[in-house]
Amino acid sequence: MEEISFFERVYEVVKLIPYGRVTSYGAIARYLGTGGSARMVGWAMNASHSHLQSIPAHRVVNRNGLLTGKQHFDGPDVMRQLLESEGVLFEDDQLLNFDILFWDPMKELAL
DNA sequence: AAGCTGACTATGG
DNA sequence: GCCATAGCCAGCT
Repeated sequence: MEEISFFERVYEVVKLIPYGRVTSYGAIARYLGTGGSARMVGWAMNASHSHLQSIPAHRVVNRNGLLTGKQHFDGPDVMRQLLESEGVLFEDDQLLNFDILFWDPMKELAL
């Protein structure tokens, strides 16, 4: 009985991302078992507006640590600002220390 | 109901 | 190392 949609599963994972850490769309997709459908994760973020709670979508970046989804926030720099406020450093839109900050749900949650 | 869309990723040239 | 192509699949029109 799946009363929750795919989107809501994405939200659950995104909400579990620790402060100051990031993950990728593909990582979430794999954790949810949808394999290569990383697009759906991003698509879920796009629909996160319909979710009642606030989703820390700024902690989800693409596999390069690039802020590809920034245009979907209130402003083109909101996503970077949010992450910087969490102590994350950038070089333009490229996230620094991405390999260190990366939080893999499959690795962190699947115990 | 059938087709388009997309905040991705991997691969090949 | 950059550009083009293809696979992916759930939601929206």
